[in-house]
Amino acid sequence: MDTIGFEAHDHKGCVRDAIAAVEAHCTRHKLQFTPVRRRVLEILLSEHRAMGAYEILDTLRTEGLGSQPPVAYRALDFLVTNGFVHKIERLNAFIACTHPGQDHTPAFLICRQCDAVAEAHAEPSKGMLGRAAADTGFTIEQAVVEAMGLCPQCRESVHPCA
Amino acid sequence: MDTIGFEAHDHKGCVRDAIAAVEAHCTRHKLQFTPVRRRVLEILLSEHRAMGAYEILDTLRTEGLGSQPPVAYRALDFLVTNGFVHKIERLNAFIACTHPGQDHTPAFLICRQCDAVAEAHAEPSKGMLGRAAADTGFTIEQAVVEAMGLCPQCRESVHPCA
DNA sequence: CATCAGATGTTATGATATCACATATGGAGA
DNA sequence: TCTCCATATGTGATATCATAACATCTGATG
Repeated sequence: MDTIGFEAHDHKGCVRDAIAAVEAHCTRHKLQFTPVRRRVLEILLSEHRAMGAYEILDTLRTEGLGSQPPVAYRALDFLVTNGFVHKIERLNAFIACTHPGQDHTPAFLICRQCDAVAEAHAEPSKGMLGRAAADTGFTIEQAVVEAMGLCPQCRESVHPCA
Repeated sequence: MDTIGFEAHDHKGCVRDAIAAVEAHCTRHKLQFTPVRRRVLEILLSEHRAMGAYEILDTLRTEGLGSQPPVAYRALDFLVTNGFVHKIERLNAFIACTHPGQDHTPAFLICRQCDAVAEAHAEPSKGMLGRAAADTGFTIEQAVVEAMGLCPQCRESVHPCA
């Protein structure tokens, strides 16, 4: 299954593996996985949640890795462009990809209560959206799919009657 | 068909009809369709494109209907909440709904070249997203579906070789 | 070792959105 | 009618998100 965001898991391992995967991908594609870029990805992987650019920047600042917004935004731009991090448009925030390197169209399940975000897999070219695009001659290059709602935990706490 | 955004149409008529539909809906549901709210909707309907809040505010300002951001944002909030206007997260912009009053989950086709936006219809509960949500126990309340790409016209102009 | 592309540092500013509080308006009930 | 209250609006200030512009550095390449 793709959706892993609402379950416990081996966190240290997932951070380590993701960094290794990105490192390998960068080497293979001659991309510069610089200290700032690596650190931003590490922060997002460790926190395992959607974070704003300025929140990330705060951490960088305490570590002497850059203190001005462009530093964070440039690193994020690199990571997003290469598919290692996704932007959650709805939250103006960023989250580490759960399977970096693989070509995919992410979809997100966002809890409005606790802000937890789970990454799932969308296939926008199939389904109604793809059909509508085909009908009108629109060429889809990229898609944002974000569902808002309640995660299992918060759903419980909202219904204490059970 | 739902997707009408890339084709010519009777524009005056569509503005008039939409306003009438919203007016009726507000009367039926005891909602206040005030001058500012009406004017913001008219602007969006007339322009028939995604507009930023401050761009709308500029127009209001010249008409003496309010000059501070909260005026525009409050009207937009009302219109979005009641489904008369949709927010395009990807553009931080707003667009009038093409079939107001009806309960629906909109999806958008956004041209990256000319910024034209077409509204289509999504059914997020079906398909992979709905399945992923069901699998994890996530309850979808609302969804953002936005496809970026090239509209038919811009696709032509990018490929002049044909 | 000259050059150049790409990355980073830094100042300033632009763009989007909300808070907080004052004021107005219109309907329900005393 | 008058009071109360919910809802809407006016306004100044500020929070939050993002980029422009330009200087500097560093490492690869010819």
